[in-house]
Amino acid sequence: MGDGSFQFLSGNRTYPRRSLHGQIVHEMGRRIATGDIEPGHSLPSEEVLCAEMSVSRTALREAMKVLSAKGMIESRPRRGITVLDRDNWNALDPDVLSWVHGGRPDGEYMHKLVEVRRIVEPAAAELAAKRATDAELVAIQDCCDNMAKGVGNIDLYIAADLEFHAAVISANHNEFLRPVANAICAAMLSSLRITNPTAIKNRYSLTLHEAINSAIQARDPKGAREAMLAHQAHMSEIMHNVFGDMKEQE
Amino acid sequence: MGDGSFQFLSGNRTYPRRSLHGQIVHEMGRRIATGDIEPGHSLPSEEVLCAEMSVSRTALREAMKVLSAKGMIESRPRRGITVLDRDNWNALDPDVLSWVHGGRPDGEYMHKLVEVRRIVEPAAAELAAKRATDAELVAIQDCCDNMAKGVGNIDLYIAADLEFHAAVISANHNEFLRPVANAICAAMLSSLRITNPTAIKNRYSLTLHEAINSAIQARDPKGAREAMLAHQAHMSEIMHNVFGDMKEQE
DNA sequence: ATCTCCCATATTGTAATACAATATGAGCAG
DNA sequence: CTGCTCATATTGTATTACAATATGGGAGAT
Repeated sequence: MGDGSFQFLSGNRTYPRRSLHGQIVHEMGRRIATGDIEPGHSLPSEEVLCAEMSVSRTALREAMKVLSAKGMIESRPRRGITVLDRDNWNALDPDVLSWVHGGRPDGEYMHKLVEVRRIVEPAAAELAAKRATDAELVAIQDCCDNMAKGVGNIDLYIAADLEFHAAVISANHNEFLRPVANAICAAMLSSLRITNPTAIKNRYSLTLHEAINSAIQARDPKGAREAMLAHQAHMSEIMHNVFGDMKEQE
Repeated sequence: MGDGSFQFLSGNRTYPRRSLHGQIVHEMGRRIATGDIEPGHSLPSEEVLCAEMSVSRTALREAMKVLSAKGMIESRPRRGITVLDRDNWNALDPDVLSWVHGGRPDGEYMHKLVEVRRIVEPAAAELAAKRATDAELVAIQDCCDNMAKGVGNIDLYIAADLEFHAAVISANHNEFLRPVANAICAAMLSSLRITNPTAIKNRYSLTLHEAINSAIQARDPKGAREAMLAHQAHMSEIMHNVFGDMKEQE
């Protein structure tokens, strides 16, 4: 432990790019997610796609099976490959998440993300204070320490930040919550690069994380919840400054 | 609308079984999920698997790609196919969910499910009261009506119940929340067949749903939250009676 | 003219084979 | 004992052939 090995981020596994069909998966996934092909519409036939990309049907089909497994397409004989409605997409899949929100997080996107975090994370902090094992307490502490160490190194700081939040939710021992945490982290990754340069300056962010950590270490559920709420309030403020009005639809 | 067409359940799409590789997907997925092969352990080589199942490598490999896309296995040259740690599994994927919790929901499982619902649904009800479009209000109302109609028909009742909860979360217009709702519904399906025969008798369940609906229709966020909390308290009570002590780790 | 049914056909699904790429672990050199 | 090389087993890709399936048009009946 404490080696910065990113143990909790392991859940954010994305489909490997090393193989040819893996590259096709990411390329086509991105195209579909960006709206290049509208839901309900059909893709070219396998034969045409193979020709366009200069790959064999084997590689192409294996790639399509991956996208199909994520609920983005459906392939039927004679009908061809059709893009499914976004409701069917496995939206918390790390790959889908990265394709849909690849690059440019806008205000609306950030607002929705914050909304989910506000719902889930206070409860998660509370549960973590109740249930974390000794090993998990150590892991959470380590993340906090790494954040402190990483004040000068933005990448290290972000990684530790992500791990901290993932570790807290992971300590809930609830398999239904974990994927949500993974998704939050994956989505945070793109946003932190924008907001953290601001957060890292005043060091207040670090203090807030340490407050959460302290409460959890002391097994103080209410305190953990309160500290998490304070942290989120601070995050919201920063985001408000960075992204401007996020159209709170109250 | 109001035709009981299950529009909100569409997100619970599972991988089609009609093809040969589709059948392999579900067979192997089930085997892995039930712990037939331990995480970290290797599957037999493709050649052996093909022989065992009497299928071509083509079909087998396409099936493996699907499981790989869901984060359950990883396949590397020379190393073979290894089962990944459960942390990597896409736990909110409808297929994974059905394989992991196929059939026998135990007390611990139900407890975790209730826990997530307690965290997410009150907030969801509140947001739905704020943001639901007119069409969504109608849809929620329809679900409620269908439940009332289905008092004598357990299947219709369950379907309407599921749709109601899905519709409420769907009305939040938050893409990060929707998959959670889908998962909750998929998981609820197995549990409702056990608990609903109890719930349907006293009709109190129906009254509680109608209270949530009324608050949302009246665009009363606080009321919606309170009504949802009351509903969940009732559900917890029923489950407690059905499953016995669920080891609340307070 | 309209409808029904059947069939030709285009497209995906499965099979079989061959070879390329890759990581493993044994064997050898130091 | 250590580090390197290389044969080898296993997955990855390509190619070809054929089977299964749904579409849409055309023949035939009403």
